[in-house]
Amino acid sequence: MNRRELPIFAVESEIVAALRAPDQNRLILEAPTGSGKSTQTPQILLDHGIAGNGQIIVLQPRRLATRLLAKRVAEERNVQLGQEVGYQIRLDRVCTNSTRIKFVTEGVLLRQILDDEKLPGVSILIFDEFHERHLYGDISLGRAMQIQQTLRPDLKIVVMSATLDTGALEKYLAPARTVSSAGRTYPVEIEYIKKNTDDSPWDLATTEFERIVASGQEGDFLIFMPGAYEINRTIQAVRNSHAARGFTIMPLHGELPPAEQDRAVGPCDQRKVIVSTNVAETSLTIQGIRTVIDSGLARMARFDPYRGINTLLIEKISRASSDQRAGRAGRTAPGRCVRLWSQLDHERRPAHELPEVKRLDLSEVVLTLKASQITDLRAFPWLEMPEERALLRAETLLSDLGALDHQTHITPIGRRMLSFPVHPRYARMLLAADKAGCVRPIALMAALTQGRSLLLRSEGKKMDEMREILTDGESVSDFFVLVRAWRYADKNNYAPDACRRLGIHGITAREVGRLYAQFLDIAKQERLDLTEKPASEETIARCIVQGFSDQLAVRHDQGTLRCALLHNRSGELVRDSVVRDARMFVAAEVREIDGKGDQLRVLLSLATEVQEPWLSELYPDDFVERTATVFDPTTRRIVSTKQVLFRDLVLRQEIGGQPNLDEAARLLAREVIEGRCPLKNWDDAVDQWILRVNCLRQWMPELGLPEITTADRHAIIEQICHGALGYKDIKEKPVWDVVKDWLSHEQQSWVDKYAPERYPLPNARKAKITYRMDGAPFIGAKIQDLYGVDGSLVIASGRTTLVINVLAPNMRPIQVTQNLSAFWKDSYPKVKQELQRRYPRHNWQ
DNA sequence: GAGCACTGC
Repeated sequence: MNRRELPIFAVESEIVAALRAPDQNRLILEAPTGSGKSTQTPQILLDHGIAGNGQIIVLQPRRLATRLLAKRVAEERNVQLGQEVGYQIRLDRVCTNSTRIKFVTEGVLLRQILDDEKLPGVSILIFDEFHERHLYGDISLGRAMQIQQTLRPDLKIVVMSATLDTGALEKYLAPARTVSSAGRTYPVEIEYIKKNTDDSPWDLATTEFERIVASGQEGDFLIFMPGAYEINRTIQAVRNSHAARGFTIMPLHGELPPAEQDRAVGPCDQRKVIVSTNVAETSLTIQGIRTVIDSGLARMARFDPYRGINTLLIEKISRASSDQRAGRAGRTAPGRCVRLWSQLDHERRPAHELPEVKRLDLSEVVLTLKASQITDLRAFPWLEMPEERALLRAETLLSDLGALDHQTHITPIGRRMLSFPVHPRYARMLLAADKAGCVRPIALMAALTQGRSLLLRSEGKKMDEMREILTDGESVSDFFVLVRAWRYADKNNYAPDACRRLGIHGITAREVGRLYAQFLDIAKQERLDLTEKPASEETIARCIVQGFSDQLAVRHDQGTLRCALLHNRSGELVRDSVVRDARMFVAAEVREIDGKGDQLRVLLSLATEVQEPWLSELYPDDFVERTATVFDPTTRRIVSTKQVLFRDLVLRQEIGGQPNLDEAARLLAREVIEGRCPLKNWDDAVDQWILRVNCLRQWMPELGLPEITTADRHAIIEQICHGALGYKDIKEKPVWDVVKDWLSHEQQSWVDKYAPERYPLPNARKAKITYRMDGAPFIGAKIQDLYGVDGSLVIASGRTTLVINVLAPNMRPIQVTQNLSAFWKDSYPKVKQELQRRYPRHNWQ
């Protein structure tokens, strides 16, 4: 096909006109997949002389796309890659000074801006796939805007986006022109399931797969699932289906060995069912897909700035993301997409995913901005302002690492840290390693934590054997397991077979090697001490501590993997950690995931054992000693302890001395309130009593009853607990006296009179009244008990009418009413006719 | 279910 037939050329003159004049320097280009925007826009600008003599930089979110686009454009222009058209990604630079169109990844541009913010030689910056809203893309655009407004008014900025929602962007970039182009894809017919169900996504997907196969649909299937576990369940379920005959069913996710990924993406003799994670949403294109079945779920990374914990939880995807997934069915021919959620659910989902700037740990970009004299982060032109809490969290961490002064200005250490393209924690470890004489091993460890996990984890038994080999001998850190694995891979030249045998991801190992070399290069430039000398595991472990002292964990109960973390957090150590016998360690990874059922689990991994003396040497001012009264959960008793704390984490404690009784009551009350130590005598009647008081207070304000708030309730429980030193002392303790004492005797008599526990009925039965916070109190009464009652039942001097649940002899509700007259007149005759037949032995009047 | 989506310097 002639490239000039691509849809983007329909707007060629508009693009050129938008940027032609010297004072027109911002363009938003809205063009969907298949429009040719990524390959053609830079060429259009170059060929019309918009770039003058300067360079056009095209920003891409992914390395693979960066390389392939550059190659494509070079071919189209008949030039050698690296001359007129080139690219640069991490560790791979194919361009020269004469390169006019340069494709780069987001991190490369951010580094380039950091090196020289005047961006010499660059005339146009094109931000491609900007709707993905990656962190570095957002920051680079903000910096580019600042630079254009100050140093480089001639710099032209083009933002390309595939989605129609450009409103916020237009405002941000104003004054800017917006140009829209059509795409070239086939229509995809979208179906929803009727109603959300509790069925598992794999069962739902299998049912829909069977239905669509039965309808005679042609072509291959792509099923989206949130992760490897769900993918495996889906594959099992589909394989067991009769409809799977003639299909090859394959998983696709990032952790799969490359050969298996290629197999899923490549051609196949049979029809295919590919069950995939989000890799297939943006990063990979698969030919021949005609049907998409979408679970509507994805594992989403977020950083919780309140706890300083990374979470990876299964969430519903946005509408934009589900459209992107559906689009995968329309690349080669018209397709269809089944969404495993209801249309109602769909309408309630957010339009877009939250951008990364609102979701991720900001410490690295904050340090980058501080290095560019942006001391006031709140004044930076954010497209979307991050949460204040996330900024504060980043500033605090950077201060703790010594990179910021008073949380504001970058320090010389901070500047040196920034020369290493890693998270500031690892950069700080490298500087610590310089002093300790172990830069090489720490650089390797930093390299090992970037990107994909080095060790494959999905092969069960084989994994255990592999671990045995890798964890051979004493070790104080899980980092050393990774180091051993990498050294093995390196020694074997990353040979795939050798790597696979030990469960090592060969490609990742090779990548780690390149990163390691890069870090050593930088270390050399920064004049770090690189002399090869033997460093003990302890020396290295001390450096690791300096990157993660805020993630110190202590195990008070050696029998479990549960740990207390600094800053009132808790978690569990992963079970294959080599430090599983250690009492104290730092975790380089703290991650919250979905556990069984609805439970969340905080997993601590990549742990390094810590000795208390190291902490006293490194952080002498962070130790506190105090005596405290605490609740011991194993004996359920209150004890007095002498504690030693590191910051706010109790490292050890000794029992002894007299507990403080007020403190004891407070602690016991907390156990009661949180349900761990229930009071036998605190039953429903007590809760009803409190509700009766609170309700009556509203109905008859003239009585001047006090409100019993949640805080009062806690105070009552605390009072019950007073004087006790253990659960044994309070378990059977009477509670009524204390509860009732909250009111005077007179007030108590009002409550009994106006908000009684029971309501007397004509046949001498007393119906129990149930009070509630939101709505009128109600009783339940059988028809027979209501004979002789007409109209309404009232309490509180007639201010409140009871709701009556009229019950059949089998206690099933027949009617809910506040007025029996209507019931007797309208409904009763019919009800009676029916019930009398079923319950002839009852009295019917 | 034993423990985890995807990128990027």
